Amino acid sequence: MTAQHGTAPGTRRRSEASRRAILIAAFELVGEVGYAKLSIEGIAARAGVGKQTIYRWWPSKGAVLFDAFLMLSEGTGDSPALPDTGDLDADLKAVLRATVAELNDPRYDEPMRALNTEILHDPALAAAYAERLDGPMKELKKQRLRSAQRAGQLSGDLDLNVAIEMLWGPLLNRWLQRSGPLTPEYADTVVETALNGLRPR
Amino acid sequence: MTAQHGTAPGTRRRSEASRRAILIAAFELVGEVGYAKLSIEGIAARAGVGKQTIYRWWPSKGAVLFDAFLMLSEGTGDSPALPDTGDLDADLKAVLRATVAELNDPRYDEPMRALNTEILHDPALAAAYAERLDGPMKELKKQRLRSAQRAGQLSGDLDLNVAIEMLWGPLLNRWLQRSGPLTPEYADTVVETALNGLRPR
Amino acid sequence: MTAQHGTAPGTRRRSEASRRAILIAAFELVGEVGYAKLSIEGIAARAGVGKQTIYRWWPSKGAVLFDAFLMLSEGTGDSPALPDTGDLDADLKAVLRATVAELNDPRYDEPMRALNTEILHDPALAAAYAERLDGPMKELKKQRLRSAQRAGQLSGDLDLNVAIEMLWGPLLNRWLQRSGPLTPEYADTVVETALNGLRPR
Amino acid sequence: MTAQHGTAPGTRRRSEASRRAILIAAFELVGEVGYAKLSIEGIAARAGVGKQTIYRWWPSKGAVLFDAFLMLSEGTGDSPALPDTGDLDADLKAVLRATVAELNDPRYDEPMRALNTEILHDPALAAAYAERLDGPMKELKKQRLRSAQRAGQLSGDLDLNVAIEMLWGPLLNRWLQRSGPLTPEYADTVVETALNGLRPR
DNA sequence: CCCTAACCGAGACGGTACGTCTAGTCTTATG
DNA sequence: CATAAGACTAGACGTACCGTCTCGGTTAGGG
Repeated sequence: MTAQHGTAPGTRRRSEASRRAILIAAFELVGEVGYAKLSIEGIAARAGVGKQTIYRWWPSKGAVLFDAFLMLSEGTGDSPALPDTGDLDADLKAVLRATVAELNDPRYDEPMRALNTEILHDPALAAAYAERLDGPMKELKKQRLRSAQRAGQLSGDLDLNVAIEMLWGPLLNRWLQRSGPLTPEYADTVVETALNGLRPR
Repeated sequence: MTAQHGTAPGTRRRSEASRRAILIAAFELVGEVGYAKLSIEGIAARAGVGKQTIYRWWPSKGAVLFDAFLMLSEGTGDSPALPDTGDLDADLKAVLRATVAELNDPRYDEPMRALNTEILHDPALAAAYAERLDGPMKELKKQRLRSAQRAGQLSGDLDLNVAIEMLWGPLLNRWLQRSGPLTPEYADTVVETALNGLRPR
Repeated sequence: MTAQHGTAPGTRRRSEASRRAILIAAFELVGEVGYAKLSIEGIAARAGVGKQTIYRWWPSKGAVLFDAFLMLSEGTGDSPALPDTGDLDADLKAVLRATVAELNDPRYDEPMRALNTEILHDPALAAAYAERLDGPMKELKKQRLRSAQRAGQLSGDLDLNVAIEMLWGPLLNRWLQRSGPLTPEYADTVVETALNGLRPR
Repeated sequence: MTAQHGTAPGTRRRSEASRRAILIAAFELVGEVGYAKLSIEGIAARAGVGKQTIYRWWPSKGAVLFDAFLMLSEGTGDSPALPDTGDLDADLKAVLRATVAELNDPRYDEPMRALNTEILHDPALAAAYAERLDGPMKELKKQRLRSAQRAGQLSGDLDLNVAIEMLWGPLLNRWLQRSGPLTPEYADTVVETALNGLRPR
């Protein structure tokens, strides 16, 4: 996977400057011109790089985009943990509201749609995404849910992966398919509904 | 909307034979060569049609694909209603298992991914999808849930749109991002977790 | 041959404007940037034409160049006959001096070298050259020599092709290989030497 | 000139093995893949040499080719003199027939065409060719013609350069432009015509 | 029942981008 | 310090499609 997406550290004499210029150019361009008009030629030109340098190190446009996201996520001082005030309901609402805000942020909307487009058609990229980009964040979510589980706020036999998908799935789907307004209130509703279930209590 | 996606019935002297050939060619080709290699030229060639005939009636490749799906869904004897045995849990599991089966069907996988790719980047198409393709199915789902609500099996103040997203969102997300195995058992787990909620009961 | 080099008159719906623009651009460019830097892309750009329009109608860069020359030679009101004053020696000197002048003309030097480069490596193009470009001129030369033969100024059993090569071969060789100065005086010397032979008289 | 074409003897620490490998590779490759597909990269790869080693010592592809020919011609035990039986006619026919045979030899045809291509566009290379490759052979020809001149078989006031061009020019031209069959009989005809002249005797 | 306008297939057109190839330069490590 | 190796910027190659634009040839009403 690593080598497949061009981040191999063992490769000799690879230009780090070119690598960074390419990833930055790719991220900027996809935000400016959109996914449909993103081209390898455009990335190379913006980065001041020969096309071959891209083709040499990445197997596809999607792989470049993926590495661009990876670079950004590593650049970010990833919040070491999700908030844990003891109030599960409030904490989850805060986190899902943050997710909603990010999905609505035009700076991230187009690039993330582009990445999802590639993931949609490239299983290898999907696996890389699950492992390298989504994985760390998912681990943080699990931590918070485990903590709630220990506090007796969640079922003991709950599959945390399912719980996460129950909370974030509706949001992501609304975002991807634009099937409804993606508001903070919606985030709250999802949290409440997921925690309490559809049945009457 | 109608005119925008080439299904205008009032248009004069349009060749129905060409229209059908184009939609069939589009659907078949996307399954054979994949979304990335699907081209208007290819569709025209396969359909035995001039390129202009496509450009005249559809604004984009996605619109053709959309109409191809529409034709198929209309061809299908639309199930008039979802099963309603009175056992909400069992009925939902049956329906979600059917959804899982369809998503895993290789005949529908690639075309549906292609359509989702277009929806991802084209709000107009997303709206058309919500209204014409997803809408009717969503109405059936709502019917079944309303029936359960009347029977006191679901909260009275439940937003049915949210309920539907809580049930189908996790499935669609797993399918789109390939973030986990999409099995009948998973469908069951989602139904149970959604109905009962994440909290201990 | 005709069809092979894009001059086919029967081809339907070919753009004559594009054809002319390409040939003119090719001829001008080869004179400006030289043969080594002449590129299909450059010709297309200069002609305001898509690359495919060149690739559609010509099999090679050399074929374009050839047609460019053909267009020019047809544009020229080709002198209907070589001078025939009765004085063979003087007439030949005049014609060979004209050849020398043309070979020394910088406007024709580079394009003609380019064409010869292509001919050097492409037998089909060489045949086209012999037939379409060199052929008509050669026929005029033969006419003049036949007239001299009738007047008893040339051997009756002389092979006119050989005679022509004896007269023009030395000039062309000096020009191609730059093996010596190409002056009017040299033209005179060649005529005299060829007519009288190397042996003492 | 010397330095310009990479034969500098004074250069320090130059690898003779690499030099030879490059020249041999260049000669072999031009015969195998043709002039159009001959590349510096190809030569370097075949010779097992870095590209820089070629760029360091030769200014152009043509210069490499030239040196390759030079190496071969020096390898040949240079015929010390042309045949001189006293029969000028027979001797010249023998020599021109040998030239014809060489020009028709497929082992030399492609490489010589390649060299001529470069000469066509590079005056410096043309001068080097005239001096180093063609020069020695031309001197031998002049020797034979001088001998004939002394024997009264050639005009006393004949310019020997012109005589040589009169004899070899037609051959070279037919070869370069493929303007006619290049046979031993043609060589004979050229000799006879050149010696006797075009006029009736 | 013919006329004529819209639609049809075909495909050439000016373009953009593809992914590959080579030019010529520069860097690294090896002997 | 020249070398083999090969990454680098640059840009042409020849191909595939894009979306637009004629071309003639049907084809279906409205006169």
